Amino acid sequence: MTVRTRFAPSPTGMLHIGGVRTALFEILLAHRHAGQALLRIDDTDRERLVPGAIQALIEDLRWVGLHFDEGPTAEEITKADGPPKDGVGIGGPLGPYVQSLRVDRYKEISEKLISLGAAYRCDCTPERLAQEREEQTARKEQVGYSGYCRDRNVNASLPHVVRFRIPEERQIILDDKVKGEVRWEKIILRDPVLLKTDGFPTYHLATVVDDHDMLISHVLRADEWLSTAPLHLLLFEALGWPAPIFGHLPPVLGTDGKKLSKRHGATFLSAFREDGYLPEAILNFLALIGWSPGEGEEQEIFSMAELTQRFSLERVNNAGGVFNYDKLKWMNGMYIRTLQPADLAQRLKPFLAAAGLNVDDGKLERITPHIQQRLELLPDAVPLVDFLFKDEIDRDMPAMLKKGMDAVKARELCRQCADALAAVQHFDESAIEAALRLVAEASGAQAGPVFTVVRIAVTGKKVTPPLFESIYSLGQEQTVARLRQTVSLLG
RNA sequence: GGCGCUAUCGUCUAAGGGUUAGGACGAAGCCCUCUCAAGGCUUAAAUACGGGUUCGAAUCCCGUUAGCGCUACCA
Repeated sequence: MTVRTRFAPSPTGMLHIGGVRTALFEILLAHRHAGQALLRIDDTDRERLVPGAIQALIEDLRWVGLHFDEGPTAEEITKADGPPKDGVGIGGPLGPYVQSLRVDRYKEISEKLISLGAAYRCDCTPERLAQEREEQTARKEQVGYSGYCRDRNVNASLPHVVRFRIPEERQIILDDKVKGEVRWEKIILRDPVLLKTDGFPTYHLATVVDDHDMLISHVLRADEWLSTAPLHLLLFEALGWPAPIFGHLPPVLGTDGKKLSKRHGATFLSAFREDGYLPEAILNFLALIGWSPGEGEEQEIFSMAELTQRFSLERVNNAGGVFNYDKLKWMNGMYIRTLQPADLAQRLKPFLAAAGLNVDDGKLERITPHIQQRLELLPDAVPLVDFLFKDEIDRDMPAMLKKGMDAVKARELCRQCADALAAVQHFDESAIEAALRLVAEASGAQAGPVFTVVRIAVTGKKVTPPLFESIYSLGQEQTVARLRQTVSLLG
């Protein structure tokens, strides 16, 4: 059997980080078994539809490095949400992959269900339903549709919905690949709506039809769908279609144990991008919420290739997991350290520019290897390198004149260092170090305090990348100028 | 309320009847060191509770408690 999975987000807003994990698992599972993962747009809720959301969804997925084997074509995206920015879609043999473009198919199946006696038309008004619910609540009954229209043979020409006839006394057993066996002795769902008055299907109908039509073998989805799984099973059964294998994924939680939301921090993928997280780190981190390699494995850093090779549904946890921002940051730092310096420099540039810095490629290239182990997030680079890209710097003089260092001594040190550095022939890290150490030694002071003076004189602050490398990156001329400027400042 | 899911350090998790209950993040300390980091070493920190089953339970079963989800013409 070919393993085929699908990620079916709703274009009702930005892509949530929990959704990213679902998408990750879909891709991991499919590719683990040399199958296909597809992207399907679930835009059946016309009221909550957000213009531009499909575009954003696809862009986010692409940025984070989640690539699907089948999905909406550029034409399909255009029809549903306007032309894609880069004009590129995904495509595939079983489209369209946008549900609003498949309404005829849902209509056809719902008619089939009606003729089979498994579904019926219902013209109950929202008011009537509300009243029913009120009465049920008052009588402390189970709330839900009464089944009033079950045998009324509502005329198809009237505005109506189509409801599924939930069979009485049916026991349902779901062999969930994550949760294990789940049983329902009786079904509490009360004749749910399949097709809405506006002609669009509800999730239940659309997902069953599409999963069948698109030859989906494994349905991986959030935990919250578990309660409605019996309906889907019943639907497959009524249609005489084999049901796919299900796996209900545990939720991604906030620190308080509730579903991750804005209150806890960034939740949309785009926010993580803006905060300076690396796609590689995000994916790796997400994989470890709800999944682990097991077998005593202690490795935690996994590439997509490794994850693909190791992933299995059996190792997916069934308890929810808290999204730990601290650990993500740590992991992001780990990934930043493995980047080629040139690559890192490129990723840094947008953030430096956003901070208003006029980036000089040569300087950035020289300093990058030295800030690499000092970053957790990309924007962390800003305060570390901004001294390189400013004409004028503010100096933290109080920090310079601490622990027995007075203005007179500091002034003399700066003067001597300026002279020494100005005299250096081959201006590189080791020559700079030699020159500065010589000055420090001659002054009779400890090297540390001397370097602090120079550090602040040249960069303005007490925390910087390593001194000699910072000076080398800045260049001889500017360094000497800044030292002399400090001399006059102290005079 | 009903139905369902879940329960190991603060957090992510390992250990699928027999371990001093392991690792990672975070925290603390030490080493290294021109600041800050990175790195190395070390420490504190957990089987929700109660019953069974068993020679033996974190692990299997039942119950309790707690948390979460669903209970829409939303997904």
